[in-house]
Amino acid sequence: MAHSRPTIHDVATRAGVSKSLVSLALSGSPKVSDASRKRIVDAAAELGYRPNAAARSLVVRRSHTIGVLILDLHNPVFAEILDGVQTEVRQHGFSTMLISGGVDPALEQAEIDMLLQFQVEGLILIAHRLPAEALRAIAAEVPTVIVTRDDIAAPTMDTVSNDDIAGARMAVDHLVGQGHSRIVHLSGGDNPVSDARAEGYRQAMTQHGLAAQIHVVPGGLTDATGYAAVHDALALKPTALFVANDVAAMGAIAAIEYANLRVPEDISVIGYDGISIGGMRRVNLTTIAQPLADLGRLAAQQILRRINDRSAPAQREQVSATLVIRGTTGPVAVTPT
Amino acid sequence: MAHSRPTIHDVATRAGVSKSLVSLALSGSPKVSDASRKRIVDAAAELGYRPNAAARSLVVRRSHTIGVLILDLHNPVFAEILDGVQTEVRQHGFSTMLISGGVDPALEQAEIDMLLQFQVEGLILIAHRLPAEALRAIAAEVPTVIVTRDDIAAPTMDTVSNDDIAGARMAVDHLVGQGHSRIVHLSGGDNPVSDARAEGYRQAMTQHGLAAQIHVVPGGLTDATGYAAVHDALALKPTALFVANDVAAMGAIAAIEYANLRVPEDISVIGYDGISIGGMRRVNLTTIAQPLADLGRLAAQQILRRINDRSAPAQREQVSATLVIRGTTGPVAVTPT
DNA sequence: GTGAAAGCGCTAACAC
DNA sequence: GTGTTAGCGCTTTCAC
Repeated sequence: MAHSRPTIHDVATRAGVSKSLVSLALSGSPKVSDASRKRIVDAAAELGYRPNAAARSLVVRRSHTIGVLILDLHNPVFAEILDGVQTEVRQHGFSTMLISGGVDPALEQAEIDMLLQFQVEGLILIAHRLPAEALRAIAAEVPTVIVTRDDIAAPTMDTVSNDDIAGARMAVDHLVGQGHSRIVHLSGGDNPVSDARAEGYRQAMTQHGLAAQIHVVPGGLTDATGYAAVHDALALKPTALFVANDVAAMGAIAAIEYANLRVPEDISVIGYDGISIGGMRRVNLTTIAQPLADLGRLAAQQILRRINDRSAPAQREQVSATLVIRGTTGPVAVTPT
Repeated sequence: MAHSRPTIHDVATRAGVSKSLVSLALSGSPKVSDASRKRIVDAAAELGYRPNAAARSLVVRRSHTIGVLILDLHNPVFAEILDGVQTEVRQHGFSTMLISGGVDPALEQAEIDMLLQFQVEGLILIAHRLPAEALRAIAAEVPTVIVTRDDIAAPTMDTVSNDDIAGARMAVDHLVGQGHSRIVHLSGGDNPVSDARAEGYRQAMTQHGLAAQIHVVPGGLTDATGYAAVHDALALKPTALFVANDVAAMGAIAAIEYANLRVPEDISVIGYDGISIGGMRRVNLTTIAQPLADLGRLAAQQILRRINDRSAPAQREQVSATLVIRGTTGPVAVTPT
């Protein structure tokens, strides 16, 4: 096998036709005789010809590819959203190019630059960490949809998210309904989604006349940060914890049990997201479940729409979460710990 | 903002120089006067110029991109391997393009085709499902390294994997050491990795004189399949279960507890992989841990090496797993269930 | 230092 | 139906 791949030119000479005919034949044009078509297809197969997408996209000015940024591949919530994206996008003949910023926000920008250089036709950002100006600059250049966040607006940028304030309120309502009043919130740190969930917590607490009980303990969105934050939370002697997301909630439960307290007998814990692993019996996490695949599907639909009409009005779609009661929450104990 | 992006030509006219000089300046060539360089850089910035990677890769015949196939984004084991890949690859100025076949093996081939059309310089396949011929065809075309599997060999294809037979034997040894003899294996289904783990189980059982106790219950590599397989396993009245991977083990534990049996008091369970979530107290899974990030790092090193020397001899690297004893295994009960 | 010209692999008019 | 031509955006000799 030669060092360089066969080109359309090689196929043409082998089939004894011109380059353009090969191009036509391979793209299934009806204006190619059956005889030629067969010779061309055969020649291509024998040579192991594979079209060069770079060359193609250069001339047609389309890549049929959309770029997807995922904040953290380790959090299953993103894989589940991505499922929805992929399914929808493929049905429309598009492929996805995935990147993940990892821990470093600067990398996030660099990776997006790479996607743009590769001429992706659209960008789906799942829980990014970009500043508003950077985001607007990107959205001005390429159709962009933001998933899970909706704090930044731009004329050509769509969003699909969950109403985090409402979701957080549902969590508190559930806990209060179980008789809890010493409800502490383990926050997800300094980001818009976590801010909204903390805000919902405050609103609901206030509404239930528990304003004096409001305690937000700073934490994060990973299992390790959830685990670590429990120490400060327990100092407040809560009977229930509302944790910013499921993964952190699992970490929190680990720490609670490590402190020889039982969930839910001593402390109830509710998470947020609805990751599938939370449904497994050993975890059995009560949570506010977002329709994850729907989130992805909607994002894909929005990007496809905007690719077809770049000047479409900005769309800000919201999906609603539902309370899923499982085994980590229960009625408050008669004698508090 | 015009509908089409600024090109190098636009930058050139704006800076009052030729295209070639722009190209030189932007690539940091020393043979450009400081005055010109500044004018060019400014013009590029004002225009929001972004190089077109398609055009560039067309002429330099390099994409500086390597493609990565991940079998299943939901299994955290792959995210952890990917971490290692990304870290290493970035240090060498390469980017990654991620794809995931999802449930359908045919999609896997299609996605790889896309990657190749985009002229990736190498392919890292993390737990693929491709037939041997397809794999050899791919490896003949582009530098390829296979992670976690090493059942297929080809002259220009490298592999990095864990010795699954040895790992499985360690699992059985541990269980036997705890006094177990009725050890059932929940297999991961019909794939080479699972086959190797089952084989290790058989070897170790035989070696411990427990050949008569060998029972392999067909399962899969997801939590749901692990859960489902438990029914058949329990019919065999085991005191211990060796499950093909951690995720399935978590599913299995869920099912065991659902059947009102305790882990590890009634049944010990050991998994395989060493995903980080398994270390969380509530899960606390005893397992055979692979050095996941190392696996990724080594794969990246191999692909980089082969990109620089396509005819390098095939390398088949093995990393070794370690037994991590946590809370889901324990001594066999005096009176069997 | 700088510009002109050629060409990477491909598609899309436009002739014939 | 088929071939010729031009050109997508870029890099890279090669003159000057």
